[in-house]
Amino acid sequence: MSRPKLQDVAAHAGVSVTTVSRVLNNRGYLSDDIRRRVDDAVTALGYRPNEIARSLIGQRSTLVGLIVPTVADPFFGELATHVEGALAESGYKMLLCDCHDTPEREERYLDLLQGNRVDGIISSTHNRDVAGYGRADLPIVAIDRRLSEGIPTVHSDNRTGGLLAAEHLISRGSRSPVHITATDHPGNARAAAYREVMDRHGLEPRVMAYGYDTPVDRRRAAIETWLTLNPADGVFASDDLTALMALDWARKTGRRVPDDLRIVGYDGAAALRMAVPGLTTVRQPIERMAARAVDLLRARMADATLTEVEEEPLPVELLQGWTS
Amino acid sequence: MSRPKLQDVAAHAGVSVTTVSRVLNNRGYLSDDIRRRVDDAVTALGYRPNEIARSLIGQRSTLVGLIVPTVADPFFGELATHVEGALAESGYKMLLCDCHDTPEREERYLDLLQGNRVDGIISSTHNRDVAGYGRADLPIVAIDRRLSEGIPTVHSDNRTGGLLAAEHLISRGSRSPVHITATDHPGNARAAAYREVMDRHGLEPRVMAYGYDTPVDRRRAAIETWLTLNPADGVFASDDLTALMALDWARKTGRRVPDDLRIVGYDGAAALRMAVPGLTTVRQPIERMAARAVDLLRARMADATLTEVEEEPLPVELLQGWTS
DNA sequence: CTGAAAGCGCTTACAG
DNA sequence: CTGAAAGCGCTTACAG
Repeated sequence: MSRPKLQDVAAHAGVSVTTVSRVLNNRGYLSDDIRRRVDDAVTALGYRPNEIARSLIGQRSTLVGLIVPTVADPFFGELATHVEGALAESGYKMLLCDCHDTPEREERYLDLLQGNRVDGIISSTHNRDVAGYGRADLPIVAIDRRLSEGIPTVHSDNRTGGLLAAEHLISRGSRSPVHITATDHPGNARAAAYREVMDRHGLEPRVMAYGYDTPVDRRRAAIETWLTLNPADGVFASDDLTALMALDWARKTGRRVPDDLRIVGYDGAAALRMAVPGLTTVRQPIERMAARAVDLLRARMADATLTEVEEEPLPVELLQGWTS
Repeated sequence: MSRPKLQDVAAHAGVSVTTVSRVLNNRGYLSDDIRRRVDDAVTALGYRPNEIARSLIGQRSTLVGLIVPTVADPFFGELATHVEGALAESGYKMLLCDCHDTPEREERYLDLLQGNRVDGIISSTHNRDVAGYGRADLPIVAIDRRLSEGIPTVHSDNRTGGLLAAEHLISRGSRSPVHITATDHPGNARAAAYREVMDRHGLEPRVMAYGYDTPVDRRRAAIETWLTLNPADGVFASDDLTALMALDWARKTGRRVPDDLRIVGYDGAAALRMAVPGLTTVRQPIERMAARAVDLLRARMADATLTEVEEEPLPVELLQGWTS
């Protein structure tokens, strides 16, 4: 026999489907006898309610979509873990939409999620100008990115992170630290903070932007070329992987770290901290960001009229290792 | 107006719901005129079919559950990315079940997935003895782990990986390499291969097992203590993160790598290769493993009677860096 | 305290 | 070529 349904349980227990449904959902008054008979039938048949049917009736799927560039990146992997954990605690399941670092998929996923009637979406990608978000009429929360009017963004304190990193490099004796980042657009608070600190110290800011869509090996090559052609005694990278590229370049070219080159990364994902505990980095509170995003989303799923969008940034922290 | 449904489209186009459904699914003969009217109504209303209702009818959800220890681990993050990608290509969505490294959740997820009527499950966890898998009557594929009778397992060539690593260490001059692994049970093909090589060379095998459930900092402490008390001139770690712990210990205690201590890891996840390209490691074909798992699952979803379980192991590869 | 009936949003034989 | 009706597996007013 294939999967038993409510009807089978009802037949087995000798009651109506209504009654079985009531026992299952613990709704209304049921005699102990009935309750027991239904429970017995459920275990005898190995019955499990069809959540799809329930979703259709309840007009909610208890499903949330998470859109990320790729969970192969330790930062987003850690973010996904914590988003999933917070959702599970609240009784939600998570559909993982991994864009594989290609922007085109994002729009498609946005559509797919709505077709699947997810109750909400959490999105954290690099891509700008994905239209869909503005048109979607379901609760959405962004992490570290402005998606559209009216969509709240959870983020950590990028300005303070940038200030901490730049000041730290200078305090460790760097006089010509470079900032390496993906894109140097106006909204980049870390780059702005770096420039602010450099100005304050009367130093010349230099920002090297490699571009988000650059393949990893091309990024490495670009960074190595830049460092070779442009003397620098410090690197403030906007993510840990990039910082580690600089570290590897230093080893290959015989630079001493931190004496010749001080290196500071960004993010502080646990896996990378475990791999290279010596890297100085600015740690983002990834778990708190995930929890905050889920909280915000839950609030909006419960009350669609919520509109405040401004979020207090979450605190970051500089962790010093031997690279600086 | 809330989400439009088929009825609304039908009314807008002046046809029956049957006809709209036909146009949407491109089924049967439709006049061009009707087709156009329906298409117009769909765009005018911004209609998107409710996939939940479709699932209920079709008796398939096009949903697959992926169970992993945690995607915060770069190996499983990369695995999850590729599983998701392969599933998406075949029109499946993926529910991510992240066990957060705690075994109890696995059984619960197994239940939850069945309640949600996923079409299949791919599981890759460390836990042994999770009952549910044997009882579940839906297609399941395991990655790198025997789950239960009749469930096929995709794995890479652990024996060859172990042989490669051990032989490599010895060829690089190591005479007392230790194997560090999570658990040293009989089915551990990498440990067995290590012992085989050591025997062949007349060397004394030593296996240090730290236990899966050991918290990361305790693992690090245990490894450092072991290395400090037991002289070794080589380390073959069963995963890259553990290998990097040995590398960090060497740096802290002034050992030269590879002269005093040769280090070989295992897995070769891209993120970690990017972070520490110099680490010698045995690379598992993560993407191929994911693709194979999805292929196997699709075959079983299409034909539930499939039973062959033996899978040819996928090839591994030794990547040499400066740590050996 | 329990059941018959309607309905969630679709698809699919079956008629016409 | 198009439509009325039944049904996917549940829940929930509404009766009794």
